[in-house]
Amino acid sequence: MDEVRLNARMERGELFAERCPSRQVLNHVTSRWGVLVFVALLQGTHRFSELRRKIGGVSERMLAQTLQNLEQDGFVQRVAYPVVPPHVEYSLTEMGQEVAVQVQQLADWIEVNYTRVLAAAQVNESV
Amino acid sequence: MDEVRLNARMERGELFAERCPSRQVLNHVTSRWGVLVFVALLQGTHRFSELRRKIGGVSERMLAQTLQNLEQDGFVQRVAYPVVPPHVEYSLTEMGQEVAVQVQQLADWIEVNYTRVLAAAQVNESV
DNA sequence: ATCAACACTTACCTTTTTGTGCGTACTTAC
DNA sequence: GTAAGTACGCACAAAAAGGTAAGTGTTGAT
Repeated sequence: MDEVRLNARMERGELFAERCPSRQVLNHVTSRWGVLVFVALLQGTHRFSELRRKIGGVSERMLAQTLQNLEQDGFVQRVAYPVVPPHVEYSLTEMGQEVAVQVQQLADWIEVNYTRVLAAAQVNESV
Repeated sequence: MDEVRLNARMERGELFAERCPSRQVLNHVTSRWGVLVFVALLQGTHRFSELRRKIGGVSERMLAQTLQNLEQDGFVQRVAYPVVPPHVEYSLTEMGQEVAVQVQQLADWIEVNYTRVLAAAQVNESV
């Protein structure tokens, strides 16, 4: 009994496969605000409003949603102190840090090299 | 005169800033299909329809659009042979490979660890 | 007494993204 | 002769993402 169990051992995802659940994870991580949340939290614990101020252009609604997704996936830990006014702290879990390191490296490359990209885009303008 | 000029030398982007153009680059790279195109092309040159078959679930329209974005940004090189039926080859530029390496590492982490994420998500189900 | 701050949530609306289906121009295979 | 493959572009429609504004409940500051 129970055919679908215990076989999670060495299974590697296949992002090219349409139905592979790893796609969902990728989408959450590389979502518009997800990337920036990872980079921000890699620098340490933040409160909600700190994140909101740090990440330019994010709305409360989107930040809340993004954080909930990442919490669900086990990348972000949320700690709420029952005080008034509310005080909530967000930080990366162990797993979150592992991903964040990868995300950070991508972000780094872009921050350092984006002028090269802009230059290329300008050349290709006519295209 | 000319305060905004010639200072593109050592300028690093700031992804947290709403108006920084690096945001656009990030969005193209981390777009839904962009990530998968990078990973696919890192394995070598592909024709359009090869990419389409490889990347499960992508429509012709979206693949074309994604490739155009990445070509514009100078990440992808497009070579069309004037034969009939059409024959077009896509590959990564030098710059494209640099990014692709970063993207690949993120994709790798996800493929290897996505079951951990799924497990965490299941635990948080009640949340 | 009024207001801002906190961490959200909800409803409503706009924008963006994505999919679907059709057309193209020619060739090869059936 | 009919269909499929090639690499798209275009028009239309649906779906998803995102933004805006308002409300919550309490407290400390003005």
